Amino acid sequence: MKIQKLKMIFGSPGTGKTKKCYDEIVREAKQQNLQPNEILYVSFNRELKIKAEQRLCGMATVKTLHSLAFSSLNHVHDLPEGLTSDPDNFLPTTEVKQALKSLIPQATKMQNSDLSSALGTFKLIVIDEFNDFNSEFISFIRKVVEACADTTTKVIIAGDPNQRINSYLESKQNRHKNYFDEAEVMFEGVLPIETEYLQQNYRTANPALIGALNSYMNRALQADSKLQYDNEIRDIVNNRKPVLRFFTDKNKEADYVFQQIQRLGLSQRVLILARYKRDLKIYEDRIRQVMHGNASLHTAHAQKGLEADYVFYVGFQAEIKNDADLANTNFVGMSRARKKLYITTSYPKFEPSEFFDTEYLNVIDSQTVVEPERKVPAIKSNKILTTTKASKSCIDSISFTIDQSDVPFFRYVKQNAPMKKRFHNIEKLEMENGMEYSVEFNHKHKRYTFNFWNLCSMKKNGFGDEQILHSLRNECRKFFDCRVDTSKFRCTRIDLCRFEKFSDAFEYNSYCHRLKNKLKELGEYDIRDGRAEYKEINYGNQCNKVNMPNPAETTVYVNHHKSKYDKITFKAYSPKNKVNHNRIDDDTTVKLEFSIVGRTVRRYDLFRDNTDFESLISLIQHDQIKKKFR
DNA sequence: GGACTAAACATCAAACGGTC
DNA sequence: GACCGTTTGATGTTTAGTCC
Repeated sequence: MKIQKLKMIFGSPGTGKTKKCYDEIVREAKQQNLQPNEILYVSFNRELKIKAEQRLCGMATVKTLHSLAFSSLNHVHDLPEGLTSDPDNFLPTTEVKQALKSLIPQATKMQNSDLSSALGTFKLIVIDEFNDFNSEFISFIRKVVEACADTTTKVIIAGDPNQRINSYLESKQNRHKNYFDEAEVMFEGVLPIETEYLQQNYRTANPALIGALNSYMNRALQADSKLQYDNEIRDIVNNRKPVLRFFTDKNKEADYVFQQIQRLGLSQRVLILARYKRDLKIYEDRIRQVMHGNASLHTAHAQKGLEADYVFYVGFQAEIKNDADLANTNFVGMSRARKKLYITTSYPKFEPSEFFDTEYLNVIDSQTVVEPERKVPAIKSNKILTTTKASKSCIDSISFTIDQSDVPFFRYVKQNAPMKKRFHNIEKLEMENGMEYSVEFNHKHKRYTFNFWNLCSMKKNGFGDEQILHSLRNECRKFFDCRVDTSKFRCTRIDLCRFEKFSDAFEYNSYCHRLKNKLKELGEYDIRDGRAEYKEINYGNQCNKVNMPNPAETTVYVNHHKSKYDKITFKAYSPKNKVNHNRIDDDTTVKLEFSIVGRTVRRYDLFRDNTDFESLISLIQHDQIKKKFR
């Protein structure tokens, strides 16, 4: 009678999956008197292969899956072009890497009988870290299991579905697949399956830590109860509870981590882990100076099986909904601790109880609000002024900018596909009153810009200019969880507007001429582009030629002598539904726009009545618009 | 696979200089 | 003054490579 079966070993971090694999090898070797060439241990990569070889002391043949595919294809003389030796034994060049890509798919296509004969001598095949293999590799593993169906070979597969952090290597449709949940279906009918769950955590004896990890598995990962640790959770000591601490910025977070490390004593073995390399940069130089090699930095992906007495998992992120790997990556990072775990973050705050049972956790919130939010009255409606004449000049649109160095964390700004701007990723957001505004991140200059428009409606609702500025700054602040001082948002552009009624084109033209002459009189400015004048007089000229949406548009560019980019722009245009290609109709309301970009300005008597103009100018001066706009 | 970056490449319109 | 072609600097798009 043939003894053949597939054994699946499931277990969370620290439950000894790999040790169990080694034990099985020792047991089977003794029982069946197996030789090293009859036992195959498949590791995920070369690094783990070396570790396994050291641990197994020559008891088994150790290979990566690529190496196994190579030897199988070599057995039937069907190797991919350009590949002549075992990929475990050399560092591949670019050409060989290309050949390696086709290695696994080609091996998957092998005839069962060929693969069976290639695997011929093996009586026991152990595949560890099953969670790290993607669907392409798993197809090959299935093929290997099938090839063993008619032999006496026993197959052992070990892994943990919650440690699957490489799903970005998968195609989109497979990204959310959990191969462990499907494992029994996948191998059904191929071999009889025996499943074993390992639930005792041998890595840590800290009950609070086990409790915290169990609650994370339960709440964030919705893991099978059979994967949770069954260690007895009692006698919880308060100062051994994992610490979850929120910070306003990365520097403060790093300060805290080093302070704790020094408190623990420099002889302790410490790991600092994060999801991204960018979150570890801040630690790189300091760790060399302080720790003399007793602490190391790794990303959760790169740590592979590491553990330490004290683990600092920094840059914890909570937005797991649209990120298949994030929740698992957090778990892998947090489960490396033997004695105590510190979780820190300066990313957006989250509700701890969504992830942990707070009974097992010490939560400290250092994300104090920098400045209390100023109360501004709610905006009642969002009616946009069109034909109604505003009584005063008012702010129409505003831009605020803030440097990345002035914000506590990098908040990703989504790319807006229709706008097709790669360097200026723009995200459209909505205020509580339904008014839209946009946020863009300029990668070149590393700064965020907030743009608000159609603000005439706020004026109509009785808002003063100062109120408008404050409420918009508060809106910007909300984008960073209210952790930025409002004064850090520099106002870089203000468009003022007012609505004027002109009875005919003559009056309109004459107004534009007066505007132009006034600017000439001032002398401080220089109208460099003479043709701009033609635009306003001769609608049919360049305006049509360059396909301007509205031929009635008048633009006068005025450049300051000293700096090219300190410019004042005047625009006058009629509302879209009133466009006439040759002249302005009687009773057309024209919107006048006055932009001030990057500088403080003097008051000029440019509008017919300027009742509110002075206060606006003083406001702008108050904002101290910086000259450096580029 | 997708987020991210830098560099190459493409496009736009102001500025300029010339002609009629 | 009106017009028009070329130059030029700024800005937008594509692409290839890195990283997890």
